[in-house]
Amino acid sequence: MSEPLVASRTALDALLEDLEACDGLDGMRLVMRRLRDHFAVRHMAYLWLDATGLQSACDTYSEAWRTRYLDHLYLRVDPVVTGCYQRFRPVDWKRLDWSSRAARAFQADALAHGLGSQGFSVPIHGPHGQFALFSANDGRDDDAWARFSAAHGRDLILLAHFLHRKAIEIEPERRPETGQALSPREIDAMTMLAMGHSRAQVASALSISEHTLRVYIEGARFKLGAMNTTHAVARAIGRGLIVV
Amino acid sequence: MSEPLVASRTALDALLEDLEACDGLDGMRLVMRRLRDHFAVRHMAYLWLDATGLQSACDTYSEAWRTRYLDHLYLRVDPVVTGCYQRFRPVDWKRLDWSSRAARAFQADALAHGLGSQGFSVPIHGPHGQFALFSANDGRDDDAWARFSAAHGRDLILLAHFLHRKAIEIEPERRPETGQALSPREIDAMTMLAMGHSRAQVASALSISEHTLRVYIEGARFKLGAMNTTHAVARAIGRGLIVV
DNA sequence: TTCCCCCTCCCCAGAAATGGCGGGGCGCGC
DNA sequence: GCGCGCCCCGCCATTTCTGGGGAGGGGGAA
Repeated sequence: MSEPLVASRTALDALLEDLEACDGLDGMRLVMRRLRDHFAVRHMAYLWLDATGLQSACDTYSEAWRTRYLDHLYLRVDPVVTGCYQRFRPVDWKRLDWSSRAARAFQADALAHGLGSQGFSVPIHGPHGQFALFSANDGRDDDAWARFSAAHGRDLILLAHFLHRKAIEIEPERRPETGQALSPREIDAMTMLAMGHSRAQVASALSISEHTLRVYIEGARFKLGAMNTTHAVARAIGRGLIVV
Repeated sequence: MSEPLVASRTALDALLEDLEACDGLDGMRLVMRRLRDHFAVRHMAYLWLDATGLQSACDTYSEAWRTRYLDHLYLRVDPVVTGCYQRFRPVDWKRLDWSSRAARAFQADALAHGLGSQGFSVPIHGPHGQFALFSANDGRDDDAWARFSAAHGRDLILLAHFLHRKAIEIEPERRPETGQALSPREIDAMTMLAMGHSRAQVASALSISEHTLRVYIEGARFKLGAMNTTHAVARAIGRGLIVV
């Protein structure tokens, strides 16, 4: 069989240790090239996404494809991105929805820029809705690709975890800000507001006057440095003070 | 040395395959006990959390501790839960914040119910703000526990991934969070509202009339099944549709 | 082409949230 | 004892949001 054998425990260990020890984005890029060679695929990519777009990236794609991807806003089109966003399990690109016209145009463009038709992507979800993707890409046929996925799927999951860990370490401004803790009643209030209840409903559910409830809401707003109730709830969720 | 050796690739494989093949929550519980025996620790637990509390659980704790945990609302107190919620990396329980009075009382109660003082937890984040925890607990001393973590940390990460995958499969009613996507303008609106701006501010920032903005907010409210703006923002964050 | 969704704009009136003022009691730590 | 944070309650006026109508242009998908 022409595919590499199942990675030995020590080979994977060595890669993970290099990844943990490497320095900055440049170090990650170096490791990424080593990963590509180790797994003998055409491309490997780690992309950290964001509401505003690409937050940080580390891949073996050509510069031409990278700029084209950004210029054409392919982030909003690429079925790999849109498909993985709501998914937990890793996925083979064949199983995604390529039916829309934009997706097919994107696919043709990708092939024209040196990508292979096969792909395997691991979604990475973090706290505060963080989302990243780790993908392997190659041109081999369906059977060979299925064997590749079966052999290396678990290694890729582990690598995805450590890649994102490294990316978080590199972007310290993304780390959660420590805030003042809310009182139990304030947490109750924020939680019920986040569930969609009005102040009157929350007050009656907590068996307190609506004015008392206001005191809690204002207290939480102040502690969270929020402009209004919606802002306070958003911050409370974002800081993990309440769970939705 | 008294700790088990690094799990061989095939032993871990066997456990993962059993996990993938097992059936329902009972099957998971069986696998959990096998994991406990395999790693030779006192307890192992997988907890899937939720706004309303515990969504599904699978652990080797005593029934007494389980009910006590729920009755005393320890979910809101347990530093393992609150600490892991904002975290991506696995964490040793010693590194969490046990300084509050409630946390110390909780710790004493846990020890009294047969838990060991050492623990290692892997946070699991999924799409739509899903959050779960996979923990190992034991009573050995600091050095032995450090060796355990170093030897098995990666296996536990992989196991956490597959446990959550199984849990998602078992709870299909969790998925029909009919992930209706928001339009770009709706995302803009929700994002800016979550940042604390008033409708007037958002409208002027987006250079649209306040009435148009209202259409977006109402559209988002409808798609998210939300009662009001605050609810809609909370859901949008919870489902990972916007980033805070 | 037709349909559907997205984007944009407008009016009105009622409901809800906010800002500011006041009051009281309980338990904890310095 | 004193201060502080937490818990609870009242009334005022103002701002903001919400719910019901209405309109038109544009672009992608079947």
